[in-house]
Amino acid sequence: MTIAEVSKKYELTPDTIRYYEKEGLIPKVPRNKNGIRNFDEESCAWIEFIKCMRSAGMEIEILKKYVELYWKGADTVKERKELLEEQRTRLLKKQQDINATLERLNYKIKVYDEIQQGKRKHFMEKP
Amino acid sequence: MTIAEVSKKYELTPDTIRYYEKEGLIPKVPRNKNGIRNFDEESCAWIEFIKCMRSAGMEIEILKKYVELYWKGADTVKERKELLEEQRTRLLKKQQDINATLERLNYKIKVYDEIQQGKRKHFMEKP
DNA sequence: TATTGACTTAAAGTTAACTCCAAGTGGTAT
DNA sequence: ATACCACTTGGAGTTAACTTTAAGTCAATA
Repeated sequence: MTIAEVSKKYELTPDTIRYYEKEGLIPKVPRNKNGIRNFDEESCAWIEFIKCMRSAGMEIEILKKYVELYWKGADTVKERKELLEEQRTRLLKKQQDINATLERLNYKIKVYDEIQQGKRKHFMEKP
Repeated sequence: MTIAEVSKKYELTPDTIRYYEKEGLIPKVPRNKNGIRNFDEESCAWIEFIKCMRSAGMEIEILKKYVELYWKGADTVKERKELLEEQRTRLLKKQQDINATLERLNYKIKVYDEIQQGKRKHFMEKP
């Protein structure tokens, strides 16, 4: 698979994919004789994994650390598990923040609805 | 309330609070005769609101837009409601991304647990 | 009176995560 | 053969959201 194909498949720009490789988030992608990347299953699996983690806002540095530990092998299982648990904690916190904000947005939208329908006075609205 | 007190209350640095004011996320804070900020209820309410929205990752520019509309008054109710609805949609998407990532993290952590307990071979693990 | 400490400002600096650019290579279509 | 196109690189540029810095004001304390 060429970088253009992978780019389309995962909706990441070629630049972003090359950046991920340069940063070590993806193992070195195989090349043809002209030095052009030829993505295999493993490369794609990593891209998909990184994309998922990034979509939740996990930091590049953390992912780099995880990938580094992964390549060190069996000795790092404990450390990797701890890293993932820490990230899970972070995401659970983030989820709560978003939930709280969503509730607030829902309330405000409801209030605006009532104002629009004349059920409520505009000047009674607060930040 | 001084900026130091507000800073402690909302766990935002004084610099961040001044930055928010400069950017127009908070209405102009009242000052004493020496030009020192004296935060009133309204200022605090705005800070609290902005903090909540920011904690969910809502952008400064969007919040600036919302605040601007707010000060324009009743004419902008429809536009404000639409803005908030758009942000709600964004947050719902983000929530889904985080949920998907959390599920994946849970699975991986479980796998690492099983490896640690010798129930699973390390080399069978994938990205 | 001198200094301490909390406040003020405008403007420059930082960080993360891309994103773009310029210059170059090689395979293919006209 | 020549032009085109997708790819390559290192490195510079961008953006958001702060964060730091330098220089200054004022009230209270030693």
